[in-house]
Amino acid sequence: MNKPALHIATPPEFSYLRTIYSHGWVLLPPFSLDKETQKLTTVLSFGGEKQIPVTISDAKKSLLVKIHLSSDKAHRHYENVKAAVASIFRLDESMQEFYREASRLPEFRWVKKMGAGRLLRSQTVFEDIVKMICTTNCSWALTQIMVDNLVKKLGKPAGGVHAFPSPGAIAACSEKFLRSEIRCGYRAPYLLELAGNIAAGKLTVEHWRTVSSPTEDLFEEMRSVKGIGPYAAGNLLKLAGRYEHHGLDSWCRQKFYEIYKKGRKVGDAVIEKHYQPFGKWRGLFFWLDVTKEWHSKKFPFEE
DNA sequence: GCGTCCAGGTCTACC
DNA sequence: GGTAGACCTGGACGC
Repeated sequence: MNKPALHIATPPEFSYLRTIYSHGWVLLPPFSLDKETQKLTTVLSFGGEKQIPVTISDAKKSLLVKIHLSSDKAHRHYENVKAAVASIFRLDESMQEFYREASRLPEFRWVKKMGAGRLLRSQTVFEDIVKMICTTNCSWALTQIMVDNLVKKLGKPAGGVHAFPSPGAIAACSEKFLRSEIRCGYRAPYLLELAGNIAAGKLTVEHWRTVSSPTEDLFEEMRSVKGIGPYAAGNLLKLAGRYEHHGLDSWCRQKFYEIYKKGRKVGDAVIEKHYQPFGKWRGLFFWLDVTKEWHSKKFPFEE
């Protein structure tokens, strides 16, 4: 029997592949990518109670979302599923101004042509924060281990897969469990504090994607969460649609040295000065600059 | 197989 | 405000 499905219209210059391959999130559960068909499966979670697996694919000018529920149950969730998928793919975010800017610059004309620039994000800000903390001070392999463990051991099962754990599920763990079973090491108290404060209603983060306060204020608000430093806050800002910070890490720095300095190391201020002319889009131009080679590969995360 | 060293952001204590 | 050291893990490397 065919699964219930819905179509979600995509904006002009939207590229499904360039969005899912915009950075490493697609490799972290609950996302699961079929590299042959390029279909993306994830588990959407609503109110911590309802978990719905969905499979998303490119349908030209729209996304096709198959819902892994029976038809009579699925139709009750259409609006929630639409909103969640639109948020994950940034469908409501206009990139027109960015593309106009990119088209003015010969070295960035490829950006509009390829539909690059939309950065994939998680269903919730909470999930993005946890994943971002799990990328700090470790290899990508360890990030994958930590997030795999979080989802498999703490996420609610749904149709043979698991959702991302709720703040309450993480807050209910002991620090020892997070260290020994999730393998998140010294990050354990940061995750506990974050999840505990959100679960207790002492901290709200979901408004970060929509709040209109100045970027520097939001940056400081992000930095006030333990475990979020300049790198993590800079990249969380990008996932909130603000691109004034670079979110520098060792990989990005190395890429910049190779592209512009023949491999010679320079200070962060030099990198920031280089992108200063790009105004409020500087962090996005920087990211696209250092990941340019990804966009010519079928599957960019393999050497 | 075992031990040692290193890379990777953030926090805290100290100057 | 700037800096040094600690945090913890997986992987690379040497023996």
